[in-house]
Amino acid sequence: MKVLIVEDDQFHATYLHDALAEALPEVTEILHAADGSEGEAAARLTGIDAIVMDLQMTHRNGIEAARTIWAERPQSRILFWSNYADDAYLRGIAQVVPEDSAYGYVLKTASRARLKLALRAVLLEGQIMVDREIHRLQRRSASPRGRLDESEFDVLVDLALGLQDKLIAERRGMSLRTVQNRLLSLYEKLGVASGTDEALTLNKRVRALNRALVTHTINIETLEAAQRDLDNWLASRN
Amino acid sequence: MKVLIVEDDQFHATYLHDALAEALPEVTEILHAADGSEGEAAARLTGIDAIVMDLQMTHRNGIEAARTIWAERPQSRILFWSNYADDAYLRGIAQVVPEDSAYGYVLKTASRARLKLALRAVLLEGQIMVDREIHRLQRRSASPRGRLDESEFDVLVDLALGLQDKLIAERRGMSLRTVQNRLLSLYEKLGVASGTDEALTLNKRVRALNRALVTHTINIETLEAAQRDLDNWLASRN
DNA sequence: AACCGCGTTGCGGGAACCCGCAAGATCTCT
DNA sequence: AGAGATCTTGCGGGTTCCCGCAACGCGGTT
Repeated sequence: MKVLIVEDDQFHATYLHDALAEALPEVTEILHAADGSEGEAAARLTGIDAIVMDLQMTHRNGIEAARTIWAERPQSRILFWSNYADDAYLRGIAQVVPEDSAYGYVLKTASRARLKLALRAVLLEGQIMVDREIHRLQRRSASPRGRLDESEFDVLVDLALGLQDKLIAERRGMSLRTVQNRLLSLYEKLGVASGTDEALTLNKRVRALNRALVTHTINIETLEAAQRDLDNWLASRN
Repeated sequence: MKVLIVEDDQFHATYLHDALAEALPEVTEILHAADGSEGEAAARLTGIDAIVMDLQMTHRNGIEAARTIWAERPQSRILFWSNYADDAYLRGIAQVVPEDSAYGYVLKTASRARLKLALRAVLLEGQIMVDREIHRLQRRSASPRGRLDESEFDVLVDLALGLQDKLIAERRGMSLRTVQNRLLSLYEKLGVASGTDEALTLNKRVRALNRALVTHTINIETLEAAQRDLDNWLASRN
C-alpha cells in the first residue's frame, strides 16, 4: 500500500510520516508533495488513492487539489488534516466530495492516538471520520440562530467580496429584493443586530463580514478562492 | 542563563527547545508555557528576561503577553516566532516594545540556521532582528501606494469592526469629514478603486476590509483584540 | 375548492455612504 | 514673516443600503 502526504510544513510532514508508519504497517511507500498542485500531479502519475492532505497551503489549497483528484479518481481516500476548525472548510469539502467516497477531517491539535485511528479508519478501511470538534460546527455555529443555508452562504461570500446587491442578484439569479432578504437573515444569524442594545448602530455589511470571520464561518482562504471564482464569472459574461 | 518558551503547539515547542539547546550552549534551563497568560505568570515568578514567544495562541496572544511582561520588566528580550508575516503583528509589536529593548521577529518557515542566529542575536546579544521577509512589508505593502499611517490604520480597524463614520469620528476625535478623508486614502492605498476598469462597482467599505485581510494588513486576531478595546471604550464613556 | 403558511418580488422612504468643491487651519521652508 | 503645500472641515447631492408594507405564487391541509 502506498500513501501520499501533501503538506507544506516540514515539521508536520515528518510528524505525519512517523505517525503513518506507526499506524499502518501495511504501508510500503510514502510519497510527499509540498503543495496542492504538486499533490495533484503526484496522485495522477502514481495512481495513488490514499492521501493525507493539509488544507492550508500556498499556491493551491487542499480543497482545490482534492476536487481535481476526486474528479479524476473518485474512489480516492483522502484524510484532511488541518490547523483550524473552520466552517468554510467543511462546506468546501462537502461540495467536492463525491458520493460514496471515503474521507476524514482531523485537527492538527488532535492527539497522536486519534490521528493514527483516523489514518486507519479512512485510508485503510474507507470509513468517513470527522473530528468531533469539527462536527460540532455543523449543528450550531457560534451564533444565536442556526446555521446558514446554501443560498445564504453564497450571498455571504459575495458580500464579503464587496459586491453590491444588484450584482449579487445578477450573479445568483435572484431578484434584488430577495438578495436583501438573504442579507436580513444573515444579519440575524450572524448576530449583527443583537448587539444593538447600546445606542451604537453599525454598518451591517461590514459587521456581517466581521462576525463571519470571527465565528469561523468563512476565512481568508475562502475569500481568495471566491475571488478567483468571481473573476472567472466576470470574464465569462462578456 | 535561563530561557522561557511560550508556545502552544507541541511540535513547535520541542523543535524550538532543540534549536535553542544547539544555538545557545550557555543556556542552563529552559522553561515552557503553553499560552500567553501562563507565559506572563512564568516570567513574573522566575524573573526570566529571555523569552521566545509564539504570536498566535488561544486565550491570550503573544503581543498582549509581551505588553504586560515588558511593562513589568522593560529590559526583557523577546524573540517573536510566528507563522505569518502579517503587518498587523508588526504594528502591534511596535506599539508595545519599550524604547531600547531587544526583540526579534522570525517566521516559522525560516531555516533552522536563521532561527539559531536570531536566538543568539536577540536573547544573548540583545540585538534587534527582524526577518527580511517581514521587513519588506514595512516599505510597500501589497498595494499600489505606500503603507498606511497610524491614523489611517486606526480608522481601518474601526471600519473593520463595523462602526459607522460618526462613531469613528467620535472615538478618534476627528470630524466626520476627516474620517471620510481617511477612508478615501484607505480605499486608494488598499487598491479598492483600482479594479474599477470593469463596469463593476463595489461596496467600498466591505471591499476595503476584504483587501486589508488578503494583503495581511490586518488579521482576525486584530479584529478580536480591537473588539475588546472597543468594548472597553464603550463601557468607559457612560 | 377554499385556506393557510412561506418565500419572493416591487415600491417607497429614511439613513448612511461617497465624494467634489471651497474656505480655513496648520505646517514647512526659505 | 510670507508663500506654498497639505490637512481639516462643512456643505450638498447622487447612490446605495436597510427594511416595512403589501401583493403575488406555490405547496400542503382540511
